[in-house]
Amino acid sequence: MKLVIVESPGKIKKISSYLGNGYVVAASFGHVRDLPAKKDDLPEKYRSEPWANLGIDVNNKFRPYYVRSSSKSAQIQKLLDLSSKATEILLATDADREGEAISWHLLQLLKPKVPVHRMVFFEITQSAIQKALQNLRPLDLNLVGAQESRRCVDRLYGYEISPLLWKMGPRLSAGRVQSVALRMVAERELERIEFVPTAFISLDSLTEHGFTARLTHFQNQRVATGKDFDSKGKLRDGAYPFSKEEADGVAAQLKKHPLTLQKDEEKPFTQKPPAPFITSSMQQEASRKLGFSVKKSMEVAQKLYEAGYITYMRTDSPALSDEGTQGARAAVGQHYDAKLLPANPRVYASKNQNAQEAHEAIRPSGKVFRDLQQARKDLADDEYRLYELIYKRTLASQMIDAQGRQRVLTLNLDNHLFTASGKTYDELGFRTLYVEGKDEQEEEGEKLPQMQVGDLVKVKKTTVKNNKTQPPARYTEPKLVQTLEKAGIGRPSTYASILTNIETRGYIQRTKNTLHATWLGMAVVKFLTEKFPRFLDYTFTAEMEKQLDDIAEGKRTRLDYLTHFYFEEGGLSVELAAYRQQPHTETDFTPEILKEAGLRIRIQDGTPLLSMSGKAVKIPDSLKPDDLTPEKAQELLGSGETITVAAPAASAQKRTLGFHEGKEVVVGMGKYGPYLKVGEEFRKLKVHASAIPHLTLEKALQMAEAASSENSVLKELQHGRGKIQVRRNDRGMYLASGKNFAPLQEGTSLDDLTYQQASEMLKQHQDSRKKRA
DNA sequence: CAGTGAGCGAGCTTCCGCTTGACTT
Repeated sequence: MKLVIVESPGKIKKISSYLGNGYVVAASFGHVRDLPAKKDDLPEKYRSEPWANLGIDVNNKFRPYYVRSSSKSAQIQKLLDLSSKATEILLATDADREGEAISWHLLQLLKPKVPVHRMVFFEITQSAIQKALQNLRPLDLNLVGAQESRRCVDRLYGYEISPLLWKMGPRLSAGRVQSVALRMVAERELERIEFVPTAFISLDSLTEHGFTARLTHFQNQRVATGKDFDSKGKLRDGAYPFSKEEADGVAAQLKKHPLTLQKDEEKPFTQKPPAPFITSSMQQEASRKLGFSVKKSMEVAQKLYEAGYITYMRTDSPALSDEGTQGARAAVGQHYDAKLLPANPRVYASKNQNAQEAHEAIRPSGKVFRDLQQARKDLADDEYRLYELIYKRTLASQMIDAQGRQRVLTLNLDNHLFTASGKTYDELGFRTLYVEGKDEQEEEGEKLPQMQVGDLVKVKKTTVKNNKTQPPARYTEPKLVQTLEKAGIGRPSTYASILTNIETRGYIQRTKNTLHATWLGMAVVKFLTEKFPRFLDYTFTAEMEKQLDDIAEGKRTRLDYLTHFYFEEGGLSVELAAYRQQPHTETDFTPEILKEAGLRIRIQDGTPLLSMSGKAVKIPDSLKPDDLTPEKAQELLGSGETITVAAPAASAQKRTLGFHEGKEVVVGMGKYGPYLKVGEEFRKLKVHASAIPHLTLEKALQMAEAASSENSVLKELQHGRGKIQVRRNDRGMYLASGKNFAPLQEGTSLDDLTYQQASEMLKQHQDSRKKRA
C-alpha cells in the first residue's frame, strides 16, 4: 500500500478515485508541528533555557524547537499507523512554501523506513494526478528553509515586540502582519481627524433635452471641485474658487440666454472582463453585491467547496486550469451565446509577485459546471447567491470585451463652459453577464441627443449647490484585505483572521462593514512606528519575501538572512537594545488638533483616558476617534466621572520608572517593603508604600544610592562559630549578631575592637532593653 | 520616645500560516 498525504480532507475522495487500488489517501489537516506557543509546551528539560520563551535558540544558528500541534494529535496518530503499513509514502501537500514545509514536518514526525517522495499537482484531474505520479521528486529543502525563515521572523517579531506593549495594557500584541494592517486603519483615522473640510460651490443645469450639464469653467477659468483642495483645505494651483455670488450671477444669465453647443467629442473604448476570483476579489465582490462580511464569505465558500460546487476558496491565483477554461466556455455556449466567446481562451496570471499560486482561481468545479438552475434547487440561499457570483464571474472572464463610445458635450455661454458626458455600448460582451462592483447594469452618464455644433440649448432649471470636501473614506473589510493583498501582506488563509484579531484586541471596531481604529489602536501604532519604523514599513513584508525567494533558490542561507534580520545593524535585537537604552518616555499620540486645545489622551491599563489640566475621564467605547472634537472633549470632561490620571491605584504594583545605563528600573512593593530593581539587581528603598506612585526615576535612583551606602559591613569579628558584624546605616554604626543589635558610638576605633568587647556590648544592650520593658 | 538592622522580590499575556470540526451560547 502506498500512502498519499494531502493537506485538506476535502481532496481525499477525488484523488483516491484517480489513483485506484494500492493507494490510501489521508489528510494532515494543515500543519502538524509548530514552535511552542509558550515555554510550558516544550519538553521539561528545555523550559529553563534562556530561549525557551521564543522557542528559537537565536545564539545557536537560530535553531527552532518544534512541538506537535496538540489539536492534531488524533490525526497524527492515524498518519503514524498508516505510514507503518505503507510500502511507500507520497507527500502531496500543497505546491507552495507552506506545503513543502508541512511535508518536511511530516517526514520528521513519521520517520518512515520506506521510500518517501514529494508529489505535486495544481489541479485534481485524472491526467494531472497521473502526471504528478510520473514526476515525483525529493523534498526541496531550500523551500523548507525559506518557510522556516518566515516562521522565525514572525515569531521573533511578535514575541519580542509584543511585551513592550504590555506597559500600555495586558495581552496587547504586535506582529508583521497585524501591526501593518492596523497601521493602515489607524493612519486613515488620523487623516480624518486632521482633515480640514472646505466649502465649494457647484452649478448644474438641466437642459430642455433632459440631460444635465455641469459648469466646469467660469469666464474660462477652471472651477474648483472637491479634488482641488488638499487635506488642509488649501486650494491647488490652477483652480478657480467659484463663489456663491458668481454662481447666482451665472444662474440669472441662464434664465435669459441659452447655451451654445461648442464641441461634440466621441471616443471609442473597450473593456476587458475582470479576472476570475481569487480570495480577496471574491471577498470584495461578495461584500459589495451580497453584503457579506469577509468572515461570512469564507464560511459560505467553505460550504460550497465541501459540497463539491467550487474549487478551493483560499487562493491567490486568478489562473484557470484547462478544465476550468473549457468548462467556462462550454457553459457560455450552452446557457448564453456562443457569439460571446472569443476565438482563443483568455489566460490569466497573478499580478502579485508574492503570490504562491498553489491553487487555481475560485470557479465552479469540474469539467461541466453545475448550472444555476441546478444550484438553485440544491443550495441554501446564501450559498446559491455566492455560487451565482462565482459562476457568472468565471464565465464572464472567458467572454469577449465590451465595446462602446464615450461622448462629451461642451456647451458655452459667455465663456462659462459646461460639460455633459454619456456612454453608449455597441457590444455589451461580458457585461451581459457580469459587471464588477455593481448590482445591476446601471446607466453610466447621461442619455445625450444627436446635435450639431452651434445648436442652442435652453436651460430649464439651474441648481447651485453648496458642497463640502470629504475626508478620505474609512476602509471597509474587503478593501483593507485588498490593500494588504496588493502589498503582499498576509495570505488568503489568514485575511479573515487578521480582521478578527485586531478587532478582538480592541485596536479597531467595525460598524457594518466599515472599520475605524480605536484610541488604543492609534496609540499602539504611534508607539510602534516611532520606536520601530523599519518593522512597520508597508514594504517590510515585500522585502522579506525577496529574501525568502533567494533562500528558496539557494542563493542565500537561512542563517545568513536571520542573522541580518536579528543581529546586524538595524536588526530586531539591535533596535530592541537601542530602545531599552532610551530614556523611557511615554509616547504622546494625542492628535495635534486636540493638543492645541490643551487636551491629552493617554492609555492606562488598556483604557483610553482624556485629560485636561489634571482632570481625566474615560473615553466611551462607542465614540469614534474621528468624532472626538475639542467641543465634544469639553462635554465629556464636564459630564464624565472624573478619575485620577496615571493613578497607579494599587500602590503595591510594580512599575517601570525608566531606564538607567541600559537597565530597566522597576519600583515595587515586596513582602517586607519597597524595593527598586535595576536590571536583575534588587536594591532596598526607604519610602512609604503610598509614595511609590509618585517616585520619579531620578529620585528613586538617588534614594537607592543613599541606601546602598547604608548597611555596609565595616568589620567582621569571628570567634569560633560566633560572628559579630560592625555595620553602618544612615543612623550610624551598630553591632549585629543574629537578631541582636547594639548601637556603637561614632568614632569608636574599630581596629582595637575585639570579639569579646563587642559581645559584652551586645549583652549589656539587651539587658538594658529588658529592664525598660 | 522606641527601637531599626536583614530577609523577600509572581507570572502571565504575544507571532503567522496551514487545515477542519468540536465545542458552547
